[in-house]
Amino acid sequence: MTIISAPLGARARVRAELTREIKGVAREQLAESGAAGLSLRAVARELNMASSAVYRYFPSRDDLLTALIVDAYDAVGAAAELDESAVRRSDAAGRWMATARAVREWAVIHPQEFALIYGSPVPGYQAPLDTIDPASRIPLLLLSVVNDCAAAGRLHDPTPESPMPKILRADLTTLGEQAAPDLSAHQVARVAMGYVELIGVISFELFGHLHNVIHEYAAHFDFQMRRVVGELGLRRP
Amino acid sequence: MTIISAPLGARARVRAELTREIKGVAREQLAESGAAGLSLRAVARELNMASSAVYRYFPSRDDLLTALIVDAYDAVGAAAELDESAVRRSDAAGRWMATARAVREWAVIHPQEFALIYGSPVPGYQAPLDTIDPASRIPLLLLSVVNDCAAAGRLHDPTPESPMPKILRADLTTLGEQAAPDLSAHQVARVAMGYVELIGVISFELFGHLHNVIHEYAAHFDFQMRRVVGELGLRRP
DNA sequence: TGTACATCAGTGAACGCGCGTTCACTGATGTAC
DNA sequence: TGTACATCAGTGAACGCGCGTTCACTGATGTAC
Repeated sequence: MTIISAPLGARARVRAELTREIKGVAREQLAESGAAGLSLRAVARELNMASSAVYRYFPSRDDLLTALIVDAYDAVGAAAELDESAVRRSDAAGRWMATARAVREWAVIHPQEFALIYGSPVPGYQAPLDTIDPASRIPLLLLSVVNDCAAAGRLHDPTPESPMPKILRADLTTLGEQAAPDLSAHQVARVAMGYVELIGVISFELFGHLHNVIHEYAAHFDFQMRRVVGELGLRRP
Repeated sequence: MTIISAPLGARARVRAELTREIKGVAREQLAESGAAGLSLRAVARELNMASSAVYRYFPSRDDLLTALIVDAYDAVGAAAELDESAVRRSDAAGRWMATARAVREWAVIHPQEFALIYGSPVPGYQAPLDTIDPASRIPLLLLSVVNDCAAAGRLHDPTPESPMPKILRADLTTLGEQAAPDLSAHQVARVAMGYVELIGVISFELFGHLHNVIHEYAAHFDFQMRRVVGELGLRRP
């Protein structure tokens, strides 16, 4: 995210700092009232500046929102990458679990930011192309974990698969081409499902669908993710 | 939803009709601008009535929102129950698939209503108890499909399971007690995961996370759900 | 069957609020010679 | 090193808008005798 290239002048440094501060305050407001309630005026008020001054930093409310979305994707991606990198490379199951747990922990601490990126889209807001790369960090990480396992010849194929329609095979092959060249289309599909399960269980927890049903969220999450690991064939089932 | 008990007088009939109309217009607004953009004044304008008149029907904006949420849960629940009931009782896999497809089809037609119930919660809005029963229709239906299969002795246990913590077993046992007495805690957990996958895949599709990755949404959904059916043990894998 | 009264639906004005965005402006900071 | 000029950050007022909710009111519809 923060790219320090040329040594910045005093003006540029102050500008970068205030940009950060604006995003910080905006994140706090997000945590209180959600994406729809994010207001440039409220942010300006909090920073004791004229509301028009914010326009020197973000040309519109939507641009501020985009910056928050990109930051959120990058934050959860970086957190996951960090925890995953600490696990022994050959321990594929451990790497998947570390990634999954890191995502959940980040989400529990930053529920509104999680909702911003994985919840219902803000109506009328169109995500620009800048969000694609940051949004890909988690899925790419998951793919690489499973791909490493397959490349080492340690990936078990747990259950026979139902036949896959050609059109779908094409999409999944394209998806795996760069990031996971050692996986079959079926295996890529399984990773996609694992990703859906990861985000899905967290969404259910945060959005209240497990309320009064599951009481030990972390235990439930771990249990379900362990099953995903088994179904992926990352360890002998 | 619509409970016709005593024969209604003319006044009561008109009242019920206008209540329906208000909700209908509100649903249209929802489809355009999302839950956060739902406005009592805009609804009143559309119906050519004073904004204050709406208060004769819904005491506040939040109450209108609650009514929409309850209606949405009931609509998707009824659609799923209808399609599921058309499948031969002994065909557990078919019943699950019919339920899943009905939910997806409803969601594709009513994306904003889907987002209302399964997306990020409206900030500051607290769901009242009236939403619990309608929200349970889909999960109860899924449980009953798998339970029928188990009761008939046709449920396969596909893969050995990882051990389940006691606290989690307690939650899942309680969950299954009423609706699925023939299922083990592990099997209930698998149904829960299947439910998460069902809603998760639809959310990914509707919220844009599969954009430019999967092109044939229906084929992808069917493929993934067929795999869920296999993992549930509803048919020989 | 007719009348008196209570109930209810709907009106229109008002309160008090917040929002995004624009614009002409004032000063302060940087830059080129 | 000093000066003239350009760049930029920040101001404050304004535009035009929409919102939820309340309140005293007018009529019309139902109800009890």
